Amino acid sequence: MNRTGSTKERILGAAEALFAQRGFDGASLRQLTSSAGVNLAAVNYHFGSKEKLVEEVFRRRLDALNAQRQAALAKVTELGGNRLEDVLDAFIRPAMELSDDDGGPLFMRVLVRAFAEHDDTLRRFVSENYGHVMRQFSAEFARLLPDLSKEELYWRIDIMVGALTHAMSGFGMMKRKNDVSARAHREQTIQHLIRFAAAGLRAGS
Amino acid sequence: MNRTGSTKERILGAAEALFAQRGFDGASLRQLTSSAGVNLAAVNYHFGSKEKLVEEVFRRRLDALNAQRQAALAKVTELGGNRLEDVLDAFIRPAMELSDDDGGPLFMRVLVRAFAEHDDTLRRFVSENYGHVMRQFSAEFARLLPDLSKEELYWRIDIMVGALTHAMSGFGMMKRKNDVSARAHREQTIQHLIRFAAAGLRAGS
DNA sequence: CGTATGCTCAAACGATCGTTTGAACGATGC
DNA sequence: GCATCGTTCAAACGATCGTTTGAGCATACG
Repeated sequence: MNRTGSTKERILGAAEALFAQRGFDGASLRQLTSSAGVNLAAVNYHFGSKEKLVEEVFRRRLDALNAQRQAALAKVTELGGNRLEDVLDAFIRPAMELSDDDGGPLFMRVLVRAFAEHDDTLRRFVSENYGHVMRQFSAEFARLLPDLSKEELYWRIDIMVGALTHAMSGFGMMKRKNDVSARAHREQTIQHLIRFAAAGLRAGS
Repeated sequence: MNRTGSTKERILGAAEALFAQRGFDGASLRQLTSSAGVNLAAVNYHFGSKEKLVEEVFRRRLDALNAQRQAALAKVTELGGNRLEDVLDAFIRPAMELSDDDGGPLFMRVLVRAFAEHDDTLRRFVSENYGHVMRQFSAEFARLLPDLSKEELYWRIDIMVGALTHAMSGFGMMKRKNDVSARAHREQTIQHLIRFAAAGLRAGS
């Protein structure tokens, strides 16, 4: 039972953890409020409904993720960076580092579950609110891979995003060994992802 | 309301479609039996419980998938094939072609949802019953990529499986255009996946 | 004919879900 | 002191879930 922070913050924290663990439908408001140490009715009082709570969990993390991705990409391009690996780093690292702060180690898992569950509503939500960031990265990839046709580039980006999503959500088989710190393991994952994705994007050129 | 085949077969067919669309918890037995055109109690009569039905849906498809993967791999290695692309084809094509037969276009989607939902039970089920096939492919990859350390190889296979899983489950953005047949689109997807994965596996060698 | 057997059916069971209600509490401003 | 407002609380509401029940039906066998 978490007893730190305001009622709203406790609910959001418990929701993120429980959604990642049990899914949106699998996590009941009774489990959620119990683990947050708040009354059952608090969710509907503060958020209106369970669905609004889900949206809020997403908005909070995705705003932060996209802001960091944009900042990282800006830093790369401003310095006239021409390395594909640097752009990939700007794309991957912020997502992996969501696993660091307060209680966010599970958000990428929530995201994957969400894409698997909500048939279209969430996809539209993500694409409408954060599509412009993806478009910025796509433009950068196009600049650094001028030999690829537009169609070919989109195929490869699509495949790359799939690889990253899967790895970042922790559904892969590569588990952290006990003699490797969480930070070191994350850095390893990032480097492996960048090398694999860079090679895949460059394939045959 | 489907009215062909036995009650058991109708339930299995409707279950696969509905599980892919709404998830395991999201699909109720009332929706399921209604869409199958059978009585509500038929599920518990023929399968014992909803969970047993889920297992049966998996067993049916995974048995077929792994048999086809093994056969395809055997055909490649018997001919003394040394092309990484051929091994990848043997791994990818059977999974993509699950989308072809009777009502299986959705099974890969079910699989992804399952990995996102069932925290560990299903992962263990898959790994225990079908891990040996994965190990055969891993051995073949190791043979064709002798410069990679064991650790490095496992990282890359893990990332590759993520890319394939994501693409094959149809969660990617690349949608089939209207002027492309389903068969041609699937072949395109296979070729793009093979090229990307081969390059990623070979990276830096 | 009588009676098992395999299957289907409508109806109900208890449990759990998201949500709503109305009373109680505590701080603030007059 | 008293009213106000934001918040928390226990309790209940109606809906839906997976499962069970027992009667009904057809076919096969003695």
